[in-house]
Amino acid sequence: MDTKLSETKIAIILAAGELFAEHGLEGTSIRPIAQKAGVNIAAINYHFGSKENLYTEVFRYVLIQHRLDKQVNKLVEESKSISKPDQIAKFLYRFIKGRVASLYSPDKPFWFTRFLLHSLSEYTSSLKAIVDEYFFPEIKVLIDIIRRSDPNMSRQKALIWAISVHGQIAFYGLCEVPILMMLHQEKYDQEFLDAVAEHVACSIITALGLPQPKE
Amino acid sequence: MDTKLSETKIAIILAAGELFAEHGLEGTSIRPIAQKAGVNIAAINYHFGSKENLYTEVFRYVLIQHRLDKQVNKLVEESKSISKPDQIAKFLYRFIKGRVASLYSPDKPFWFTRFLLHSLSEYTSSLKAIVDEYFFPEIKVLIDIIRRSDPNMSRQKALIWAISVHGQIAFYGLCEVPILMMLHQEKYDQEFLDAVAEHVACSIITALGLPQPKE
DNA sequence: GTCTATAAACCGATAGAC
DNA sequence: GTCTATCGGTTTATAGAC
Repeated sequence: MDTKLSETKIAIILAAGELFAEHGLEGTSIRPIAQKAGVNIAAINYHFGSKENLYTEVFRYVLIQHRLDKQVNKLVEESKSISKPDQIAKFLYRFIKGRVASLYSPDKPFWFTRFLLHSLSEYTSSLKAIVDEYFFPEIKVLIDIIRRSDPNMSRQKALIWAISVHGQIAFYGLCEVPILMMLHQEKYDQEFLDAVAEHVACSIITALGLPQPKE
Repeated sequence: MDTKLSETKIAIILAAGELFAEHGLEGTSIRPIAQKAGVNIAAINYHFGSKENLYTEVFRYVLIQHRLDKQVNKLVEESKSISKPDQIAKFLYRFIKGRVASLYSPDKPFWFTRFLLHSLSEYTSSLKAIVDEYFFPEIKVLIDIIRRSDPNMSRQKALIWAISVHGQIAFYGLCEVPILMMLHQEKYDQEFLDAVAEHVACSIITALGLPQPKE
């Protein structure tokens, strides 16, 4: 992706992202994208070459926007120097709180999370890049910190722990409509999201046999 | 759905299910369905009226096939008479083991689970029926049993527990490809699935403060 | 860089023969 | 109940004017 995007490209990416998030790659036509972005369909093929390329560019855009307001690298850096159980527990607590806040915070385009999560479950030519650039690093951080709580734990066991954490969090995005139907709500409110993050963090810390952080 | 399906209808449902599971409702055309089923596209509209109707019929077919080899109602019946912590723990253990086995057992069409899980995350006219007939009952069993472990627990808190269990299990279907890429495997083997079920069951039992079942 | 016009293929659905 | 043929509309992509 270009380091600097033109206004037209951004308009197309924003329009496409919203529609891809709702209908997937195969379910979205470039005609509605062009209309939403206020450009001609020829402009999309001029700027991106094909629908699949546009999909990949939307992914990279979302990833960059996500990374900016988060502190993944900071957390990874932090995690290198910790080893004591209470430090690990505190790290996990903050990591999970941050993940939920980042994915479900209302102050970013509502389609970001849906696009990101669904890009992991749709067969596209971008899937390998999406796994390498998003899923894998996301899981890796957790595997590393969890294995530090028990150095004898196998890699596969730690992977299952990590998937459990991400699975719980991602499920609220992947099955948002059914869950909201059960909650009788229009959207997740902050109180609910806090309860979810607290639950996921505390239950894994307990299950790992770590001490609950005081905060 | 008719109580008795003709051979042609079943052939169409099986072909459609496989393609819907992979490409979703919007991403699947009726032409490949007809080809795979060995019938003409006119036959699909004759038997099902429309693509959306066919999608709903596929859902009901999968649900019935799933229900036959499971014992959900039996488990619900059982759960009514239990209240002691060790009984609840044992019930949860068996429920989760059964859920993982049912969703990921290799002796049923491989697309069943993918179809079922993705039908929960795609916006279709069948979504309300899918939530009512599949998602809601599935969650309800867990809410009831979990609240029995702590009668003071709020409904919302119990819902979060239930979603965590289903989220962990469903994630292996929803993000099957990325997870298999991390495992460097072609498909989940039985040993891995056993480890997953054991993990989900034991970690929730621990987190709920229940005694681990002996078996 | 953006447009109009259009190519070439595909879509869901149906009419009508058998 | 299954077929062929086809309707009317849509799809992605491109050629060429400006």
